[in-house]
Amino acid sequence: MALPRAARTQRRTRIQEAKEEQILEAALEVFSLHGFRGATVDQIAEVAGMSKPNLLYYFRTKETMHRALITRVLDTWLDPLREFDAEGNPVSEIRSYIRRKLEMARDFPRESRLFANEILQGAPNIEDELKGPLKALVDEKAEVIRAWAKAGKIAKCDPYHLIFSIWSTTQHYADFDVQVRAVLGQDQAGAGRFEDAARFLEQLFLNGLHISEQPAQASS
Amino acid sequence: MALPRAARTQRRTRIQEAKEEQILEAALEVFSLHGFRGATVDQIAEVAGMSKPNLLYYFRTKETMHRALITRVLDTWLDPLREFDAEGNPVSEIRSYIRRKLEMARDFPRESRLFANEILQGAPNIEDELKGPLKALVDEKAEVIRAWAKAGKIAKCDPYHLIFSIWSTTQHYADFDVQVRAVLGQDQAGAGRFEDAARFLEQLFLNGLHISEQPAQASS
DNA sequence: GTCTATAATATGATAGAC
DNA sequence: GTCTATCATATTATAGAC
Repeated sequence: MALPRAARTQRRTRIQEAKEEQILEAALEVFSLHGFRGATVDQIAEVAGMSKPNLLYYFRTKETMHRALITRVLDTWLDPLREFDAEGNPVSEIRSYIRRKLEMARDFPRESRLFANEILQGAPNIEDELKGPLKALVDEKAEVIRAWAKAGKIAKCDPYHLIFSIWSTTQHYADFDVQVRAVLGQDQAGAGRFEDAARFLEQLFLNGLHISEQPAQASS
Repeated sequence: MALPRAARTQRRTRIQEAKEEQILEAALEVFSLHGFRGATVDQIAEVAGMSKPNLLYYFRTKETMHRALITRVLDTWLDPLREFDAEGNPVSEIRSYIRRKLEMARDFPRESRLFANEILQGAPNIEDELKGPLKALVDEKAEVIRAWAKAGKIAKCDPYHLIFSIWSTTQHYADFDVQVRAVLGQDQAGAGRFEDAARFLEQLFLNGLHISEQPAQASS
């Protein structure tokens, strides 16, 4: 009943897809915590609840698994930026971008850490994707921000560094979660920290860009 | 001529210290790029320019090396925050804190990545230090910020999240350097990117906290 | 498709000569 | 102190039975 491997890439049964999902779920858990080299197939198999040879039947190598995960995560990871709308209102666009990124950090911390591990270790597997699709998307959105600034809708600022700062501040709550919890202590480290972070970041970025929901006082 | 190991921790010759430095320098290079589990003693020995047994004569285990590095880095890593002065002017204190952190990201990216790797992978070796000395220092400085806000010198904001956002935005340029370079492209990714980042972050934080060097217009 | 067994290699650490 | 040789184990991956 085994399909030849070539065919499996074309059409897979539901069971096969479910197994592959199960494996990738486990792989995400392990890779996100230990990085590529630190993760072992043994661990992944154990988390996935199957034997190592069985796992390797679905993904021939550790690298195949990692590549599949990285590709998928990189794609969905950029969705919030794709939604960034040139026609929208700068205040609500920037605010909801921050909110979506923070929600992803809260709801998908493993994906964030997988990505962070990869970048941190020199991005050996995704350099092309960073320089290609990622750069293209950021270039496009940077142009939107620049146009807003030119039209006086937000303060003049470097749009690339604005995007970097939104990425870093929001992903911090996933990637450095252990440190955030340690510093905040048990009392403040509950789920409410995401609401606190959202409030703070909204204030920081909206004021930092001279955006105000009430029309600003004329001062010049 | 070999001193017993017990004595070496008490007093070391210059040659021994130099060797240990040489090893830690190599270890920093390798650990910062691959994390603890991903790094190999072989690699470290090669970078240090000595044989593996020779290296292991100075540091009996891989973990000893890692611990020595982490302890040292964590200590110097907090120096900029220690300099944060309650008696100083909020504008110049926050501005120079950002600048110092950004300079560290530029001049000591490996130290930043070593730390990031450790936190990202759950901080198995330094949880105590995070919950102890680090938390204590942050608590102290958060109180300073809170006092400034109470006195109306800066906008009211959550001081912990302010500190987190300064950490994350500045360290981003070390930890995610590969991504930053990929997005900026060859033209903008030169050394000048740190100046651009400094300008942007200064604007973001000083405006974001309603701090202005010129006295603000009365508007209420 | 899944298993047990195992090959092939990588890796942390040590033994013992010099 | 430094070396060569090597042990013990961990790890990726495969072979072959079922």
